[in-house]
Amino acid sequence: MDRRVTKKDDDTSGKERPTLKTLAFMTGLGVTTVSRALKDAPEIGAETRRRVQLVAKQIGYRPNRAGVRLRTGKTNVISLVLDTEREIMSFVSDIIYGVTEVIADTPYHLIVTPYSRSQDPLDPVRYLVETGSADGVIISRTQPNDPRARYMLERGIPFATHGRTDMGLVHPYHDFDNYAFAGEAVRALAAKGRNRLALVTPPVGLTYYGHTVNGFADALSEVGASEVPFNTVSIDHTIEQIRMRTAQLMRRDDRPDGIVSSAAAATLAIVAGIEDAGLKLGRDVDVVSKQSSELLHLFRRELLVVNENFRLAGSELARAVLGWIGGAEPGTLQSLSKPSEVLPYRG
Amino acid sequence: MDRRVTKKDDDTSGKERPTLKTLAFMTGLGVTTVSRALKDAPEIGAETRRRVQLVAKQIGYRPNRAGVRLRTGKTNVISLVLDTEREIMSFVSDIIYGVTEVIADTPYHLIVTPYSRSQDPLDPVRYLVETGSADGVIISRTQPNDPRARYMLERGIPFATHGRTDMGLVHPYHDFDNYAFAGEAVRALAAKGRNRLALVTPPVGLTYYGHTVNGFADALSEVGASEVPFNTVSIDHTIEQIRMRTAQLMRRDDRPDGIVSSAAAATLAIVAGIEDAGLKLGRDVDVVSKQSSELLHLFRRELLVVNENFRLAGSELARAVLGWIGGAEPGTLQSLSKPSEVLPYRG
DNA sequence: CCAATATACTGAAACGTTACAGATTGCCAA
DNA sequence: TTGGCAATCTGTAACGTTTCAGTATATTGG
Repeated sequence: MDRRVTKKDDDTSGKERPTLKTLAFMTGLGVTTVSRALKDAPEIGAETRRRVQLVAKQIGYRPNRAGVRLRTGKTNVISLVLDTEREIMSFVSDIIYGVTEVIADTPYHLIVTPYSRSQDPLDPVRYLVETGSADGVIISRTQPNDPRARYMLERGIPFATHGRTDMGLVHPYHDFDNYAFAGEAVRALAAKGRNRLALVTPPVGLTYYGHTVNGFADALSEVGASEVPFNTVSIDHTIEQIRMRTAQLMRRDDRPDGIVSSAAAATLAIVAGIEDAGLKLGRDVDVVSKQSSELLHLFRRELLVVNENFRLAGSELARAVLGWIGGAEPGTLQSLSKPSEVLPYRG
Repeated sequence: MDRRVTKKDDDTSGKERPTLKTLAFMTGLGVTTVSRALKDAPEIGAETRRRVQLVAKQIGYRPNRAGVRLRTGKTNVISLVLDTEREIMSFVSDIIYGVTEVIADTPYHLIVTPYSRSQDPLDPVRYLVETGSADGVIISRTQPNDPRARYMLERGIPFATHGRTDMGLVHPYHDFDNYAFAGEAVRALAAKGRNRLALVTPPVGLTYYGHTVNGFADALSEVGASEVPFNTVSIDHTIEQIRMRTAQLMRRDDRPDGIVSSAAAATLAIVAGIEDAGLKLGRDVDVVSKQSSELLHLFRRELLVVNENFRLAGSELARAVLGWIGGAEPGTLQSLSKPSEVLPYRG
């Protein structure tokens, strides 16, 4: 299956996609000159440069990605690596849109590289690096000691992590300040007179688990409240598990009067559990929850919410990777997003 | 920036990624032979074939995508084209996972091609086709007379649509039977004694708008219920708009006693609007809603739900596109997914 | 006026792959 | 023995791009 039409050499025809050769023929120059003129090389005369660029624009020339990639190794691809089973839904959607927003006016494409619970999270990253499938990688579910980040640093491939690491290594990241979130949540609950608080944590093992737990603990002692341990669930658990265990917890004598939840879906289950136990949100217990879309207040007005913007995260991560690819210092490509205030329902 | 190391010709070295040349050197054969041996060409001796494949596996040879693409035009890419502003969140997430599930053990990569409200939806498709960026395309938000489908049919590029068209043209699709959904919803409401029903429709202009409206209308006359027109909103409207207009509707004397909603997020707003008007779900009015994740029953137990599986849609769409690429008849690559029963809350 | 040098451009080679058109060998029928 | 042919294998060219190592022409300095 050879795609060639008939032509042997120069294409004066009209239908085929224009290449450098087409441009060379049209301008009467060599392909080398055309190639350089298009990238503003200094050794090309100013007028020639303009002329070539004009013609290129007129006929809608676009460099052939395969040609560039084969010759230079540059893929013009950013890969987003996702856990297909545990990633938060709105996270996937929003982060993709955030990334595409940033790369929209660049030659970059976004490819989604999935992996599942059963695989080593390093697998997809190794694949990308070994096959040279991407110029930059974005990973999530970052761990304090993250083998993927370490691996990519060793191999020298630009990447950015959603969430920080804690390995003494410098790399671009974007993170939400979960320490601050947990602290604000605790203070908001304390302000409502709640002083026996439970925390539904992020997945154990991820960096922001630690941040959240620490923010929670520090604020507890700051406001003089006590913790009701609730370590049997995290937001990675199923709705049913969270619901059931919350109900169990709320039936105990020493039940909490305030709960902090790290994810919106978990919050739905928590509230269901609370109500299963015959208690009423806002009266017997208050709940502060992170959310990434403004839906929780439709669910129960009594909820207190803090917003996390995943689309922003996507944009920041894309900017970071592109920055690194462009030669910026990894250390300058780190950002931390502050939580909003704790918001009650308003009209 | 030339990536070459030092070598001029044969690479007996170890570090570089193996190519056909590496394999040729190791096996003592020519690159042509190696190339054909790897794709089980009949004119290669059986033993040679096995030998080459063994060595290839041992050293972890993987064809260079840029080489293949440049030579053959085959990209091994499927592109998913998404509206970055109006697509349902869980749709994006689930459909991506559904697609990646199917292409996981193929050489295909998934790229996400976004477009926004301000652009012509044809733009991204045109880009993909003109630049030959993908072997297959998946589009959503399908219209009865869809210029994108027409364009791709003309250009002969394999694609599949989420939702059907109605142009008398044959192409692969996957669709949810929204006619049946609306009908089931109406019948379920009628069974609860509701007979003044309103419909919150899909976006006007999309094919499944028509299906839904027809299913609704046909079932209405079947059960002898009447319609309360509610054409001022669709599920594309904002939460606030839907909520406000639902509240307005529910304050009228001729308010409906049953509502059918085509999307979960809209349902949250509808319920909020109902309650804004001082009415109670399950007593004054019943609501049947489609949902794609099992969350609505946590929201209000009184809701009646019908499940739509977007992950399945993603898988089916991927299978359809791959099938077409593989030479199957487009007409055989169409599937319609039946709605679940209308489900009340249970325990 | 000549040589040196800067300016503007160019052909060939290479990236890894596949298709085409041979090339080599062994075997069989005539 | 020879011609033919099947079975295997191979070199070359081409896909579109960029880089290297030039070449040709004009400009400058002495």
